[in-house]
Amino acid sequence: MARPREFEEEAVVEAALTVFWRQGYQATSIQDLVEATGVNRGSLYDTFGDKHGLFLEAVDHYRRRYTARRLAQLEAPGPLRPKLASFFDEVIEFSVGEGRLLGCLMTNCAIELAPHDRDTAVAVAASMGAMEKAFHRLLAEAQREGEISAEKSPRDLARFLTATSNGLRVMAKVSPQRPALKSVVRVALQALD
Amino acid sequence: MARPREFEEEAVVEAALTVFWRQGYQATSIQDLVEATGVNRGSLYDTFGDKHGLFLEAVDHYRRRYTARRLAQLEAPGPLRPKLASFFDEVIEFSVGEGRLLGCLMTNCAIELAPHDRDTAVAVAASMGAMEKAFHRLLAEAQREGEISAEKSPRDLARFLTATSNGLRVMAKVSPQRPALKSVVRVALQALD
DNA sequence: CAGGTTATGGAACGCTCGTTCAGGAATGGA
DNA sequence: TCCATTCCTGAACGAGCGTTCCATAACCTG
Repeated sequence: MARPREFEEEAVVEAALTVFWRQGYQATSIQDLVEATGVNRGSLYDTFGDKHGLFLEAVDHYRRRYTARRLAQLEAPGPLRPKLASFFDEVIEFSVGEGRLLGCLMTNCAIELAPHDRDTAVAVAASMGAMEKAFHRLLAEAQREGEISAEKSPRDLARFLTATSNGLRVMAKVSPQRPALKSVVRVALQALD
Repeated sequence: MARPREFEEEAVVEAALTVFWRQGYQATSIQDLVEATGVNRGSLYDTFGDKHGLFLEAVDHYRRRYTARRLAQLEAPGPLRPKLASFFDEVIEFSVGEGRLLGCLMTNCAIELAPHDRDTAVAVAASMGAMEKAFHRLLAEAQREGEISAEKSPRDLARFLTATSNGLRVMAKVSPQRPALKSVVRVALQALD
């Protein structure tokens, strides 16, 4: 039919994601995106509509690429506590590792954009809902197996763990020290007992 | 000597604070600040240097006006658990009340600015450090009084409560529902037992 | 190979940004 | 009253923003 694309849409979204992730939405200019993706302004606009559209694509990409993968680990079979421990270990490693200090894109969005952008708010709420749901399934199952007391509320615990995850992300941005973050997890997991 | 100011610096900082608080740093323009404060651009620059300077003043104002006051309540005499409960109740009320959805300026800054602005990072770290310190004092005292087990680490608990506070703030931005937030606090406070 | 179609590249748009500056207005001290 | 000083006002700056547009290049189909 005609001239084909010289770039893969997925790869461009990935590149844009890293920029948004590092800098936030407002602080990222189209020029930044052009340079990071290697794709011309015009092509970006043809493909994604505008900056906001590209951002939403990046958010969705993040969900598929990072959030979903991590939640899938929770769904794997195995005892509750080790699974939660390694989940939070990864959150910590992800927050302080590689000198990136990026935090979680969803947490970042929740603060910067969600209050003023409905699309983002929906995406963030969905993401956090998914995390809470994954925790809930895990906890309910563990409760059936007798791993946690029958008096506990899986719902409340799931919400608590979700909040803890976000709290870790914020704390990691300010003082990214593994021992301190790990101690937070240690205390938090005592809530299961 | 000469013509006196027509505005109170404190009141201007307060007005600027509410704008930064609601919109974030990047999304706030000088024009927004001019309109919110009622002070001319030139006067703002004469008084505060630049946007960043005014922002730092606002952050400091926030610390004196909000953070310090709340932490002072923690320092008041009385049993541990009720004091923590009412502290977190206030955090929740402050997060969801008045339809504001502002969250905590420090939490917001930690996400949006601290990673890229050293001045802000220092201010935020100090603020969170102060909160952790207040918790720590409270917990150590309570431990001496036998209100919590001698096996607990006041340091770890203090960090945990600080993280919980931040987690609440993030969660409140996405799903500002009192019952859910209160359940998080309920679970979190079980970590003291 | 020619024709139709689509992507590319880069200039340019209007706008708003943070910031500056000159000149008039208002004040307190002499 | 007059001067020195400070503040206020509003226009203007260059830079960068997100976005648009069009000529050109590249490709597939027939």
